[in-house]
Amino acid sequence: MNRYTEPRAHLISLLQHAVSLALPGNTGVIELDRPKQSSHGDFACNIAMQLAKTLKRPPREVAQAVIAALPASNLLDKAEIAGPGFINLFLKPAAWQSLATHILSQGDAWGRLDLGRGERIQVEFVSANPTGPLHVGHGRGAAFGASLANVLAQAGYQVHREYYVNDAGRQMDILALSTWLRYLELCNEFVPFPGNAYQGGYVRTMADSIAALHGDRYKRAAAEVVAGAPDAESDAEGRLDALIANAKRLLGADYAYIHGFALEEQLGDGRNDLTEFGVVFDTWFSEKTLHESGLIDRAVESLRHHGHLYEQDGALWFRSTAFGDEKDRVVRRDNGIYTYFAADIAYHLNKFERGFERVIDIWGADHHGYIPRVKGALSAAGADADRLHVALVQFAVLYRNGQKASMSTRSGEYVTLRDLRAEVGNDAARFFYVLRKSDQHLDFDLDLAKSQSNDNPVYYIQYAHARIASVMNAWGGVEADLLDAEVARLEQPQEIALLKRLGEYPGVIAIAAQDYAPHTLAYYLKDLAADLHGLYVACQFLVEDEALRDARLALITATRRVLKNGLALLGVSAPDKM
RNA sequence: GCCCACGUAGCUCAGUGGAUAGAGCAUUCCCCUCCUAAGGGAAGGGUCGCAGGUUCGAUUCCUGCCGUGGGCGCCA
Repeated sequence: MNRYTEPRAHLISLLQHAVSLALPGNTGVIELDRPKQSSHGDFACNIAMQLAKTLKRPPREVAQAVIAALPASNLLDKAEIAGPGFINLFLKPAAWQSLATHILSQGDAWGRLDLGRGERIQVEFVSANPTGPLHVGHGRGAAFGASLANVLAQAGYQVHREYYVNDAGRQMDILALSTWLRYLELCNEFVPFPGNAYQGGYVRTMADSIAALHGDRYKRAAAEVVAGAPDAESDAEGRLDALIANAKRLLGADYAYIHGFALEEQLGDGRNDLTEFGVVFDTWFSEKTLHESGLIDRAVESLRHHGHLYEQDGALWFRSTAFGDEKDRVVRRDNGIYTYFAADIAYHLNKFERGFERVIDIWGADHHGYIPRVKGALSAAGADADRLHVALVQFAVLYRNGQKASMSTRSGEYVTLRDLRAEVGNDAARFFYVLRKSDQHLDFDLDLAKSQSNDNPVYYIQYAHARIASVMNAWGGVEADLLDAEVARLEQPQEIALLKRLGEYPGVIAIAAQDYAPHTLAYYLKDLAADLHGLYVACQFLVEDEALRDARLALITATRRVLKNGLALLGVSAPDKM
């Protein structure tokens, strides 16, 4: 049986032992990094340079003392002093070889960590207003959030995925109004369609459905609809609000039907879209329920109780400047209606009340100015704002033949997530979205995402997986038999390189989880695929020598596992054939 | 004006308090009688925006400046 020992932890314990032996009383933090150059060993340690100052001895001399005190190890080949005082550590091949069968025996457990120790963590993402189809900007938030949630779960957190539904605000009223106006057109009641209402064709589609279902039940005279409204030239937003008020008055209880119909249609559409994209949620949390259940009243009352509210100009203000915000914010308007901010305070307090030890919000980067006031409000209400983490996602800009496609929901001219998925496929879309750090602008090259060539990193990685599947298929044996492979036969440089790469996987998961950086996993998979392709070209797997063959098959099967596992975390498929 | 990011090869971007800063594309050259050439190998290409500071050591941390993008509603 080939027992595997994690090299890094092993070396750290060796070094700690050596330091305490050679330099009693000195307890520096042992750090190991992976040198860029192979001539600098497999790991390098800077402890001698750290301790040299307090010891008042030359770093190289300290390094020599540490090396002399290193205990014997069956993994460590040699340790050298190098440069200003590095200790370069070279491992025996055996340190890596056993990884091949180890990963096979671990199965899906390889790469699963216990960093989170079961901590309950909520990831809230997408949370787009259900006022129209999701666009490519939402797509990035969806891909990032889903991948991050998967990575966190892999790292041992108990993850809860949530979508906050803005079903109570003015934007929803505008959508309901837009739908109704289109419906009135079908009833031959023509109100000039406001330029700042929702223009998209999906609004007409909803109007058609309502007309088909209910005839002219919701018909009202155009003159009544516009009665008393300011003209669009002088006050476009005021006109919109007046039309909404008229709609509510004229329709009475039926307004709720139009509103609810539009909400259900758009929310359902978004849910289907996301599900097809491999993005699923545990909870769809309704903003409306915050109003209805009195949670907002309670949240505001809490702020008042702590003495952080005041009234001015008929509105109720939160003194957020006392918590680092640049100006105070309104929580209840002079018309008595709570602001979105008030609902958000209640929502975040509710998140903590539900027992999440950490809450991650994924917002568009244009909301960054919103962070101080939300954190401030949480602190003001007596909650621990440090448990809220906000990850910002920059917009994605699509490029086709160097041409930009900008987007604006109201004008109805934008590229939808569905369009994007249809054009490049779910795999390419998911992968390209997380190929950049989330808080950086993303230039999404549609032509590249579609190309079936080695330029396309998605295909490159999937091809590595398919190649392995093809070899295993040609072999036709039983995978479990490879557990006893003689891994000591893996001596080629490409084999060792691949083994080392496989050994990095748990560390990559850890970094991706800790830094909220699933892109590191995407880059790792590219590197892993490159190592596999390099080995593929250099070595024949199905060779006469059965012991060698089985060792190599164990190695590539282990690679296949990691590729598949890593791709799954990113929501990308791992095909056996391409 | 204030706040937040970013500035690394011709292009798109990784990366790190350490030793000679990487990948893909693009350019030039080479490798299939063999498990998928959607692959591999080699070469060229850099004052890590500029200037100070902290440090044994800075592309990485801090400050200023320049440049780019975004944010600064009783919208959501």
